[in-house]
Formats: sequence, structure tokens, C-alpha cells
Amino acid sequence: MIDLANSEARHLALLHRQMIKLLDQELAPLDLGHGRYLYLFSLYLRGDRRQQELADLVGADKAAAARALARLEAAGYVVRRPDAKDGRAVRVDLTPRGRALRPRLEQAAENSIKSFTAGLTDPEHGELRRLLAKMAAPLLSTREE
Amino acid sequence: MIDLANSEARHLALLHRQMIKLLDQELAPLDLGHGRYLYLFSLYLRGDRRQQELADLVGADKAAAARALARLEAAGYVVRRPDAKDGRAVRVDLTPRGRALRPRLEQAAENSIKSFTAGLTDPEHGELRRLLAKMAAPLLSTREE
DNA sequence: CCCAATTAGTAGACTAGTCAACTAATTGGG
DNA sequence: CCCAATTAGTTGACTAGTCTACTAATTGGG
Repeated sequence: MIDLANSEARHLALLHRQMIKLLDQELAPLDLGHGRYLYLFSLYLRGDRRQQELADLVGADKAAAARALARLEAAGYVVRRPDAKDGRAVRVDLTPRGRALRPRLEQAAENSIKSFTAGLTDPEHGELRRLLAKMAAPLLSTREE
Repeated sequence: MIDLANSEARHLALLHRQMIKLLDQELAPLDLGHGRYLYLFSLYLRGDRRQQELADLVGADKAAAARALARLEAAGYVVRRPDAKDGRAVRVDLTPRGRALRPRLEQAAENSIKSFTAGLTDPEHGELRRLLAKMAAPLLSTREE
């Protein structure tokens, strides 16, 4: 009951906001923000997906995904076109420009994570990854790619 | 380089959003949201603080703090009045209503954290707390209460 | 085979965070 | 002792998330 103000809720919020700042610094030169880059990573794993699928992979709301992908399209990184087989769906794929971005984007993500975990030893970093993955797993449940 | 889309950046974002949802569910009956309750915890540690001090403790921007505290005042949980000694500053303190909220708020926070870490064993939960605190420490640096 | 239920996407209102520009008060060094 | 620099707070523009309500297309059971 004591020290709840100092608990994981507070630290999690603090660290997430810190991660956002680090990411935004790295991503700004690429005309990207922290709300958009994960869609590109999902498309690097496999392209040509439905919007809803991307929302699930990123763990965001479909409304958020729609807005993020519209901005990625405006930036020329993806194209969205109606699905030939399903009149409701929109298919999203990388443009050459989006594909060409990959190495720089991977570097940016790596730099951010390096700064983020600078205070931890390597084993601690590994343990953190494990714990976060374990907690996140049920949230991603069946939708894994 | 592989699996960056699955790395801590993504899991952290996912988990933070999940924590926000759990908190908002618990806090809604108290007329509170996840962006406001931490100011109350800071005031439970010690009341009658300047706004800037509270922003630092919570780890938020002074603009965010100003808005959050204005809403807490509107809800009747805190009062804000000009500092007698410093004409720039605003002092914030709990109202009786704000003080009376404490047990319910502590319960709400505890419930949220319990759901949040439901997938971890107790030792894992302890280790997670330790790692998050270690990373958050430099962000809170000198401003500890 | 048709209509009810489900699903994909969009749009609007809301929360909450950032940063930058501004005002007003305070402070400290020459 | 005064003016420049700093500090506290507010406001506005922006990002990004949520939820709800809506449209339109698809599907599946009777």
C-alpha cells in the first residue's frame, strides 16, 4: 500500500514517455513519428496486408491504424488500395521508397533502444525483454505473425 | 537487427496502453483518469506543493500538469491558490474531499497493478519493479521526494 | 436464398502528452 | 540597484491514442 505513487504504473508511464522522446528524435529526420514506424516494421515482415491486420500486429485501435497509414501513404512509404476480393477491406503495401527506408529505420530503432536501456547491464536487458514479452504475449494472443 | 518490430519499444507501448486501460477502468467511478491520479499520490506524500514540483514528481510537462490540476480542482479534489511568497507560483493542496478519496484510490491502483502483472510470478514481478525503477531513476534524478 | 449478424473502415469527440511562444515575477552580478 | 537571465504558469498547435456511431460489404443459418 505504501509507495504506490512510485510503483510500476508511474515508472512504466515515465519510461514509455522517455522511449517516445528517443524514438521521435531518431525518427524525425525520416519524416516519421513513434505512432507510425511500427506499421512499417510489420510490413517488412510481410507486405500486402489488410489494415485491420496491421492494427492487430501493432496492438493499436483500427481508427489509430487508419490515421497512421493515411499519413504513411501521404509520406510515400506505403500504398493503400481496395482489396479485390473483399469490398470492405483496404490492402496496404510498401512502396519502393518505403522498402528503401528499412536500413535507416532499423538503425533508428536500434539507437533508441540502446539509449533507453543504457542504465542496464546486458543480462538485465535480456531479463527485461523476457518479462515484457511474457506480459505482452496474452495481449497479442492469436494474432502473431 | 532481426525482430526489432517485436522488441521492447513495441512491448513497452503495448503494455503502457494496457496499463492505461486498466487504470481508466478502475478510476472512472472516482471521476479520475490515468493522467490525473498520480498528482493525488504525490500530494498524499506531502501536500501544499507548487505546480512545477508536482509536474517534476509525476514526470510530466508543466503544461500537462497545469491542465491535470485544473481538472482535479474542478472535480473538487484539490485547491490552487497563489503562493504568498512568490508571485509567479501556484500552490496546490488537497481538499477534504481529495483526502477522503485516498483509500479508494489506493485500492484502484492496487487492482490495476494486480491485473497488469497477473502473468508474472512473484519473483518476476519483483525483478520487473527493480528494472523499471533502475531505468526510471535517472529520469527522476534529483527531484525525488 | 435472404436477412441478421459480423466485419472493415471512417469520422467525430475526448484524453493526455509534447513543444514553443508568451506574460509576469524573481534573482543575481556588474 | 538595476537590468538581463531565469523561472512559473498559461495557451495554442500538434501527435497519438481511445471509444462510439456510422456505412458498406460479407457471411452463414434457417
